Amino acid sequence: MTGDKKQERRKALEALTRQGILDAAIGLLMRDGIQGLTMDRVATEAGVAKGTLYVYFTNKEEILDATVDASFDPLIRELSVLLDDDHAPDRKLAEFSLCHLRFFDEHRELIRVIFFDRERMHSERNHYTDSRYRTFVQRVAEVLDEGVGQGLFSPLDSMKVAAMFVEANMGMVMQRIHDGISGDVEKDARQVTDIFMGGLRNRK
Amino acid sequence: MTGDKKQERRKALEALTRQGILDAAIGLLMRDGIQGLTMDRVATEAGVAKGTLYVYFTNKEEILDATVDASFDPLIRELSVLLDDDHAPDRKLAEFSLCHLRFFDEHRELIRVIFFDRERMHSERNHYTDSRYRTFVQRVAEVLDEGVGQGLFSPLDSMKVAAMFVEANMGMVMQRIHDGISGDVEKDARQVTDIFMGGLRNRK
Amino acid sequence: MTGDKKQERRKALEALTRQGILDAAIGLLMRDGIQGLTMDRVATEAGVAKGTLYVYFTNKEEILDATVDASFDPLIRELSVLLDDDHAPDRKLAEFSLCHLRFFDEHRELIRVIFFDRERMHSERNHYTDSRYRTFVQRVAEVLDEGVGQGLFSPLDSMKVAAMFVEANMGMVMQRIHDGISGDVEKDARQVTDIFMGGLRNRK
Amino acid sequence: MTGDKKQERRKALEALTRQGILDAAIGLLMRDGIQGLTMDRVATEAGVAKGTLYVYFTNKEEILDATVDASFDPLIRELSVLLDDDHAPDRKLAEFSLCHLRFFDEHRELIRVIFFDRERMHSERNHYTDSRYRTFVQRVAEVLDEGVGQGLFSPLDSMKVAAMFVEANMGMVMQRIHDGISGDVEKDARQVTDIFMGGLRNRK
DNA sequence: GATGAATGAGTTTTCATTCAT
DNA sequence: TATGAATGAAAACTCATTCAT
Repeated sequence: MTGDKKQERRKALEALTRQGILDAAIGLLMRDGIQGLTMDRVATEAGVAKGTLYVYFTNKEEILDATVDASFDPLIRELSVLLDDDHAPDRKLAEFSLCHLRFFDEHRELIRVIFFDRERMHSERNHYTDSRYRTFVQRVAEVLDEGVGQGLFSPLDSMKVAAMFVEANMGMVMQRIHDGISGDVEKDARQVTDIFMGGLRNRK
Repeated sequence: MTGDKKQERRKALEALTRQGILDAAIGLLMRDGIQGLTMDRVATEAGVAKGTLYVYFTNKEEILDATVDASFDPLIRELSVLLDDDHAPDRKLAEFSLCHLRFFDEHRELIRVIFFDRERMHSERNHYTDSRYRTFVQRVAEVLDEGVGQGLFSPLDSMKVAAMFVEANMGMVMQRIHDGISGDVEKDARQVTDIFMGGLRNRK
Repeated sequence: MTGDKKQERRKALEALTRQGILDAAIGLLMRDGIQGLTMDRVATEAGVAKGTLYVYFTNKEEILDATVDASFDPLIRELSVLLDDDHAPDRKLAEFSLCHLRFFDEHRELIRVIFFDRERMHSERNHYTDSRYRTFVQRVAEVLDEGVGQGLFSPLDSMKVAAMFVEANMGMVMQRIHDGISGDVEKDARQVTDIFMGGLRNRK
Repeated sequence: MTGDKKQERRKALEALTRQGILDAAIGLLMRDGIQGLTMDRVATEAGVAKGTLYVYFTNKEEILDATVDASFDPLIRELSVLLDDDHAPDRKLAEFSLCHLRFFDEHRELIRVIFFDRERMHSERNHYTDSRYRTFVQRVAEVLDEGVGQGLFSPLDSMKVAAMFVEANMGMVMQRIHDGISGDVEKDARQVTDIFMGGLRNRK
């Protein structure tokens, strides 16, 4: 079983290097923005040679993708779990808001990444970040449709309202960051949800 | 008085060159994004020498600032007029939405400029683009406060809701762009406003 | 005698690996040219680790040498046999042409290898490919001398004429390749030989 | 007329820089071969900054093309004049040989460039060097056809024989270089021509 | 003020080779 | 012997900026 162990250890070491590169890239992206993320600096920061970067990633693009991916993975997961739950639609949206706000309270540097990514998103190539964002809007839209089906919300163009909702949350995030994240998260999250709930409610 | 006239003409010519450079930069930014905006291309597009750019602007940064500024000037003006009017708060917000959506229907390329600018906004320097954005949120907040004062809306944290509103409009813009700007603008603008009006309405 | 057997088997295996590496290199050189021949690809193609290449060869140079060598081995052998035969000199030359043309009809990619190799040939080091080429010219020269001795050809500087003859064949090869190898091989070979025979013939 | 003079001088200076770069590249190509021709070295050798190279040439490819072009320009011109003359076909071919041999006697380093270029020639792209070579074969072919028309030569596939003739000359060049350019040029040129003349002569 | 040739630091990428396991 | 992760020197190319005219 020595072969197995060896391979295991090797795999682990590999993963470590890869993660180290990614961590360096994340740190750099957060600290200095997209302009500050050069291969040279990533290598230095990660403590490896420049060439090593190309052993683990095909090119800068791939590092960037992986970096953005890794940065948002926790949020993505949390939101996914949350939307998959079988709570009522309005509660899901409320939790969505809270989750969102909390995440950016703790990772306010990521705001920059998001907007940088959006800039790329609308360029010629179809980054999967785009698709991830769309997937999100899509899932929120499903929750909205569910709400409509249950007679909770009045009929609506779910995709458009979903996009609005997601963006409105971002607006709140930005406002909080601007204010120095002073306010109560729960309150602010409720603010977002209340408006949407109030605006969407079926008042037949 | 020939000196005066000469100077006048010179001033006019200078202004013209400056505007030409800016126009070139705007065109480039819209067409090719931030990556496509090089001093070389701006000069070529503007029909001046590279060195001339440095006669009118200290560096690239300054050109970029002025470019973003000039790009959104029409929207800014229109929204300013609109918010300064003495219509009812809810009508103002409705018009704000419509104006927003219409502007980006016709200048969808500017979306890219916005996000690029936001990326910069949160970098070390405090770009006045940022302040312009804040001014906007501020004015929307005032309209909201006005609405609260008139008993139209329930009490709210006006700055935060204003940020949400502005962003929600951007969300709708993005969704429209994604859909190929197929839908009815008026309807989509109403969608945004309805939700916020519904959500904000005072239901004492 | 187990030790002997073991060693034997090891030798055989080693030779196999070595040949596998060479085959991979040949394939790569033919398919992608000299630029496409990287140690990485050779290793991948050969199904061994990069490090293994350095077990069998000291460096890339050595692999290249061996590769070129192996590529032309079949032609070399055939031509050798042919020139060693005891046919008349003119017939030998005729067969030489035919053999040449036929080989490149079937291995037209090797033309590239030849020219790549010639470029190297005149570099500081004396590649033995060079010496092989020279050997060839040398043997053709012997055939010519034989012809002169038999009163078949007029006196001539055999080495120089031999070089011309070899190159003239290459010229025909290139022309054929350029034309898409359309024409009759036998006829083209005859063309070459006829001119040389006509030009060399003793017309006392 | 100051503007004119200024522009004139500027143009002259530009041409000078360009030529300086080309000269550096030619020197490098001859001395160190294709592998030794790096942008860095060309810049150093030419006494300009690396960036300057890209002011005058789009990329390395272009420098290489221009370099090869410039290297062979004298030979090309001479051969063109010669083939355009109204001498008899056989004399033209004789002069062609002599011209060829003499050129490479004085520029033996260029042999390397030729073979390097052929390696490129047969790569995917159609370099104009290729077309230049073909043009040459074409013109020799015309001379051959002329000879056939005058009853001087027996009927022949002129393109193929032309290619052979051109290459045979190269063979002689290489043999001379190998021998240290010891022999009499005129004699060697005659050797080439004699064989072809003898081989092509119409013996009806 | 206007020009545009020249710069050179900085960027991404490649790849032969080494060496610990 | 065989491996393959890591290296780092070297390559091509970019572009904001300067400065002599």
